[in-house]
Amino acid sequence: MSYTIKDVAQKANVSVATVSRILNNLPGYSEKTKEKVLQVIAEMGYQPNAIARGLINKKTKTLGVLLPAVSDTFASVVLSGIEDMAHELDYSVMVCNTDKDGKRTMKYLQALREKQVDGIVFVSEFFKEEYYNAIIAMNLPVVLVSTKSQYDIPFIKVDDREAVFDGVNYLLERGHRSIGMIAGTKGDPIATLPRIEGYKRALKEKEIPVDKRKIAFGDFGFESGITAAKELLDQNEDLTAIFCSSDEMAAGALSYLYRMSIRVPDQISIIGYDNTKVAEMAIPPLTTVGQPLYEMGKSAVKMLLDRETAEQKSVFMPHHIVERETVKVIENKETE
Amino acid sequence: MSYTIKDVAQKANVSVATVSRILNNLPGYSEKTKEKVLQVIAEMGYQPNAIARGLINKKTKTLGVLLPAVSDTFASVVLSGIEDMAHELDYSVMVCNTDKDGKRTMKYLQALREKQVDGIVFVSEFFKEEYYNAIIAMNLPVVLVSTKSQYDIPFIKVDDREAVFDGVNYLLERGHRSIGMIAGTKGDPIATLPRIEGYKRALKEKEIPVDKRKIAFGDFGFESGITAAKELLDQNEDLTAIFCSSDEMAAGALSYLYRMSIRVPDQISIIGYDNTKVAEMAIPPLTTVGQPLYEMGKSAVKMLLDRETAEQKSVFMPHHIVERETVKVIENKETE
DNA sequence: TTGAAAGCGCTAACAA
DNA sequence: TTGTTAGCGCTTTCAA
Repeated sequence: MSYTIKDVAQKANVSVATVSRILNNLPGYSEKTKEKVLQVIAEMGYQPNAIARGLINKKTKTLGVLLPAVSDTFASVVLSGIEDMAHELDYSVMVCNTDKDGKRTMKYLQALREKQVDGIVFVSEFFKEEYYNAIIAMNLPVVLVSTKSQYDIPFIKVDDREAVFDGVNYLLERGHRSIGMIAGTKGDPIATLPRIEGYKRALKEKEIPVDKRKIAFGDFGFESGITAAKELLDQNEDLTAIFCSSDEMAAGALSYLYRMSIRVPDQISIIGYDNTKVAEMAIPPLTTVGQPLYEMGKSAVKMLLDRETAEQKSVFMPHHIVERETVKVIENKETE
Repeated sequence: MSYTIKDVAQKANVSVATVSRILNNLPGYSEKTKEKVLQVIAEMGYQPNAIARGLINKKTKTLGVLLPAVSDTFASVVLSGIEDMAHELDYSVMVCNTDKDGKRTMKYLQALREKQVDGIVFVSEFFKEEYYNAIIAMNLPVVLVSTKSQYDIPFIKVDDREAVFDGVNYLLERGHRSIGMIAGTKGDPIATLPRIEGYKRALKEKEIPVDKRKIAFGDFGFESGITAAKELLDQNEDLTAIFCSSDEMAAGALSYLYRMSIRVPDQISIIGYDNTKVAEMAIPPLTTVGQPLYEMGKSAVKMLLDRETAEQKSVFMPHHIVERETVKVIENKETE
């Protein structure tokens, strides 16, 4: 058993109220008693019990974070930003691996509520109606990162449509005319549909017809990148570049091309999305559309904690193209 | 404001004690009142306050995890195992990014204590004396994962010496005689020294002299793998293989070799350590000494929570070589 | 400047 | 089978 505030009060010959005041920097004691109490505290190694505090304050100084998988390269960087900012502001974070499982997510939401977290950040997943209802019921601030919802919940994300538009345009500007796309999960209204729109719009602006066979779907993971790359290459003989909706899928594509002895970027150019560590480590180093993942995590926490004062609104974060070595410039534009 | 147990009791016309009993599956009420109360609870959407509970039980059903960085490929898989097992056992986990910073670690230790976590798992870092003292003072169960200490604290890890021995031996068996090593942080008594010993022992058993110039040091990260690979290649003309002390460093080596147009495994064989996702995604796919990272995380939680009953002892987890495509068999053993 | 005491939401001993 | 009540460790009136 640890010491309690009572023990400290006794030993210092003051009341618990006084100790509490000193602990919380409230006015109401002489410099002398303060010194005395502080000394006793140091001697005993007393640490206040945050649970007891939380019961009164109705604040636990802890946040809940829900994400599809902590070991996900993408989510873990966001988490890292969340964690850093939380630490800066003296908050702790509880991580919840939803595994993309609705039932598991609901269980976590309940646990977070029971444990009285002060806010929730929800990363990169589709935000279901039942989550919304649960969160409304708990009356807690929430912010969405890298996803959004039909409800009035603030989010922080990149403008996917614009980001992909820019990425495809980057390819276009370098002379590519036959560009494939490895998109995300089919039908995903957050991370797939808008990106496909961005892709289409970029082509249309250059008056290049959109060809369905040039779009393959994956699930953002490495393996699916391999499969999708194969599909694309089998169906299109003239492809000079592929836009991939995640760095991991790009890595998968790279892997497939390596196996097929197709040289990147000489024969095929590849561009990824996210700018995670896998882009850096890829061979060759992957050119990609970067999202400020770490910053997004940080901002989410700031926004969450600000919400108690000023009502915050959603924000779109800037994306930018990180040039590395997987995109080649095609010179002979005459063929067009 | 949410409802409290009192509200439920009032509305159901029973005492709070009865509601509490029902909530905790304790004996002492009729089936009829149970039904009634359960119905009222459902109607109100009442959720117990875990903070109030924790104050009495002295159990918060939450664990603290300290790790160097959540975005680390290695640590995040361990975290994932921890999280899954914790969830299975109805615990929550608080993550603490120590950033390898002693001061930050101490701050976290204090926060975890104040928040009354039921146990701590400490991942993959050097366990300093001050941490030990702090933890002793809090009187909390701790388990170390992928690290160990001079103190009597249970750990879960792979036997590094054996693992590296096996890895180097794997190379030896395939005819390699001039093998370089990219080791971890110089002087690290946990993850570097024993591994170098394993490397040396393997060579000695084959009566191959150990050459200092064949050992380079890194920091387990990608960039350092690049630098170390360059160093090794510059200093040794005859190298046919490199053992790397992490997959990330192996990826760095791969990257350097690619840039130098040295073919893997035709000209140089590479073997990594950890078997993280980067090994899978490498080009070519990386042969590596695998650690059961996810399982280690799971076991750590099990061990931590068992400690309240049976006193658990440290365990060495099995390692195994994952064969992929970066090691070539050298036929002409005559040259030896 | 200080202390006594109520109470946060809950559990558990004791009584009925 | 049920209720009353005393705390858990702390903050916060209110009174001195």
